[in-house]
Amino acid sequence: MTREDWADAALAALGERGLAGVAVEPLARALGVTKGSFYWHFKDRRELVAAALARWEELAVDAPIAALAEVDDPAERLRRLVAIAWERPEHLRAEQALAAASEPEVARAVAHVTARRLEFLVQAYRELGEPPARARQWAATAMATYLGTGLLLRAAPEVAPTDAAFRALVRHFAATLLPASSR
Amino acid sequence: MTREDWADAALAALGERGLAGVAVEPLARALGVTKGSFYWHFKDRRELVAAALARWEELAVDAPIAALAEVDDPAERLRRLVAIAWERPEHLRAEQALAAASEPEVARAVAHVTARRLEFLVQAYRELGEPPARARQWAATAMATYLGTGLLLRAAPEVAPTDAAFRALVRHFAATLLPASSR
DNA sequence: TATGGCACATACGCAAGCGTATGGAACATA
DNA sequence: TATGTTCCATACGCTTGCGTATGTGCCATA
Repeated sequence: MTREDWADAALAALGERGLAGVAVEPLARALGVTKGSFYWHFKDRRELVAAALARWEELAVDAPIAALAEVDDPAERLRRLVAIAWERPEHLRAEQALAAASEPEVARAVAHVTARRLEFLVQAYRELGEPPARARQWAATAMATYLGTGLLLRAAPEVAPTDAAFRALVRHFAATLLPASSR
Repeated sequence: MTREDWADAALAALGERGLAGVAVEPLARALGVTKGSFYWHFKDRRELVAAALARWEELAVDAPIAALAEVDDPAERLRRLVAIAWERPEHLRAEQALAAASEPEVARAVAHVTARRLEFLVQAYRELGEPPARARQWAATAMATYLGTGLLLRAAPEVAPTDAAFRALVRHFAATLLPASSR
């Protein structure tokens, strides 16, 4: 039982039961240990949440940005980003639990992640020739669509009943998220 | 102190502190009364959440649909819907708290509301001449964008620093959410 | 001016989660 | 074989919120 085991379990619980579900004693039961283990690896619950947030930023921001760093064509970069972002729908679940959280520390982490993502998007849209203000609008639209998809799939799974339907929907996203001049 | 006062306070708390913030004793303190008042008007906390959800459906679904019932042109109906939906950003806050909730009863209510909204959207896109599958994709895109805007404004308020910028962003939404053939 | 009900307040027991304090098994080290 | 460290279990007190039971002021009605 390592510190990383706890952080991963916390991130999973976050996606399934929300931030309130990241509770020491229930997690301990699920992992088959007691609180004694937890308080050996962590100072308190805040530290666990912080570790889960750090893990999330790695998986959700650092990895994708690194994977797309060497794609020169901005339109192709955006298309691949769409593909990566919607690749595993289960990853979307932790997203909204975090984005909807009202705890100040979580909000700070979410704001940081969002700022990095928006920066990446604005850069791509600018390379497509969009002026700054419009590039920011396109970036905001893309972010909103992405974040909202997690909420939508939770509320209405029937909008993408099959894998094929989901992929078709993502293609539709990709089409609406590129300026007409760049398709 | 009426039942409606409690339901409104619950809905407000939902937007500010999430579903976990809809707690009887803190609400009572905020309202300047005690639990005695609450348990006079309600059986238990579940009933309060149900009342808040019902209030939400009225404000967020029944009212807009009624207001748009007599707009014959579907493109104009969608444009007005965008204007109404993003009219008061503070209303967006309760949205994602609800949509991200993991409680089954809340999920059911959210699913019901989402289904009604999607039905309304699909109908409009079909009237625009889109075939069924594409109409559903457009509807899903519009819903995702709407839901995601709440999350985005919370995570990155700087994407719409002024009222003018926010209105410009909403105009951008309206443009991307209409098929090119219907602009 | 008694009397019922209405709309609360007060006081209780209970469960769940947090954090701490301490005990103990297993293993390495000397 | 003693000793120390690691990793976890157990047991405790504390807080917060839920739901219930009961007390109480007030107002209408007769």
